[in-house]
Amino acid sequence: MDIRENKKETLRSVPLFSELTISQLRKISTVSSVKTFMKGDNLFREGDNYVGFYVLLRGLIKVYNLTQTGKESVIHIVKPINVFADIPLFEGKDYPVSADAVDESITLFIPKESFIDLLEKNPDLALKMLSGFAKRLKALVAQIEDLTTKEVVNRLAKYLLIEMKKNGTEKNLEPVVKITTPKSIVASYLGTITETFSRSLNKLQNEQIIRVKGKKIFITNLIKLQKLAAD
Amino acid sequence: MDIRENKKETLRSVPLFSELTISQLRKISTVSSVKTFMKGDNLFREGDNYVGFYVLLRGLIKVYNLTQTGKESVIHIVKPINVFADIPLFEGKDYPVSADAVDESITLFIPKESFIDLLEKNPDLALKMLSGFAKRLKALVAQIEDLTTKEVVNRLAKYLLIEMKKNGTEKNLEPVVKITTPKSIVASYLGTITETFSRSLNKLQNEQIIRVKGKKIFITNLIKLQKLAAD
DNA sequence: AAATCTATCTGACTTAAGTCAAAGATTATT
DNA sequence: AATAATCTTTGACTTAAGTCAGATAGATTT
Repeated sequence: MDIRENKKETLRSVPLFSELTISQLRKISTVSSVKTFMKGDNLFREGDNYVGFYVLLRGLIKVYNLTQTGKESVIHIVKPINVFADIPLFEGKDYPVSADAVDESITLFIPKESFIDLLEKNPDLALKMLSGFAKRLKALVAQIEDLTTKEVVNRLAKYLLIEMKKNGTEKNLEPVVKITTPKSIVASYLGTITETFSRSLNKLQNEQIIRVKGKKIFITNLIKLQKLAAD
Repeated sequence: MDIRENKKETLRSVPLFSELTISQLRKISTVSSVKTFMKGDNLFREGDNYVGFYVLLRGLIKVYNLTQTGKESVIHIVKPINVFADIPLFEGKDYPVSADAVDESITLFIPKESFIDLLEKNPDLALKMLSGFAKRLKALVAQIEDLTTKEVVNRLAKYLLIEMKKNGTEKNLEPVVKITTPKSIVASYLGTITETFSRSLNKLQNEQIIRVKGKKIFITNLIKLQKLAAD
């Protein structure tokens, strides 16, 4: 199925929009546009004037910001079918972060004004967004707790468990996590650098908790990994 | 003025509720109740069944959670006239964190069900909440960036600047920040421990950037402090 | 005021994790 | 396939910040 020819169905599959009426979907469908990006392309930069948000349909996007010294800190790794850059709809007039395509990506761009219009007329949609924001707030609070109380191996353990659950290999004899970005991106997402990330993988491997084969990480001792993740 | 006798006026002064109609305020007013807490009292604990959220009217509340090992990590220091514990309205059925009164505190408690009712009928209120959530999301993202890229002195510098702005001594010859909680709470909020916090204050003092008099911190070199905060 | 409790500070030590530099691996390009 | 470019790992070193223990200082209670 070509995304461009089936926008309404695609929109319906985005959790945020799943409960809209046909006419509401049509409205979004008419104002939104498909934008595709090549690997490495920039979608927007911190400080750019805010014009709207995106739904990632295919590919992979990193959302990050740069420190004074040019160091990059990855905030999310966006996977299909998630929404991103929606926060400035309500707060601020510029993008507060930057976003690049890590792989070739297909997005749906939804302009600010038309979406706000829709939102004002649909309390349901607003409630849906509220619960989406609430989820993210909770996740960020948890991330802050992790950053301040856990060490890199523990955060790595937790990350592996989450990714394992997402890909459904949880019940395999040997669950796998496949890293689909450069390892440096995952490292930054975990709040560390590639060297430390690499050493942490080694450590877990030496303790026979995981088995690393390039970008595939096999979980050989789930129990121990869970213990590490719990602290 | 006694808060108990003037609930509607008080509600009106809460940013979240500032644009509600009289009848909406009356509704909240009838379902909400004033709850007071002594210093050290617990409001709710992580895992408690979620029943509603609070508006802090007077006093000081710390929102925190405990790690496996019993270490406490402060997430917010809530000051009047802020709302807290509103996230689980939309996500989860339990309180995800704990809250204690740091000082004697007066709160308004708003039960979940009646508020959700109100929200469903008032897109305006939902939008207001959305922008509140958006603000907090932005702040949390910034906090994560700080935690991963900055050192404690830099985070401390930033904290001092923010507090200075809040209390309006910005334009004084020597701006002041008064710490109103035990220093351990500020330390935890900055993602560190008391010892490191103390040493960081010392460091800034030795560099003649601040002057510490017990719980009062005088800013003697604003320019340098700003430079530190910026990285 | 003395006694007790709590908060804060200081010193000595340890350690997780960062920096810098260089060597191996992958992946992409000619 | 060979070259170039990028990504990943490893080693040696440094350092920010944590731990533990003890000393001061402030509050609070008797």
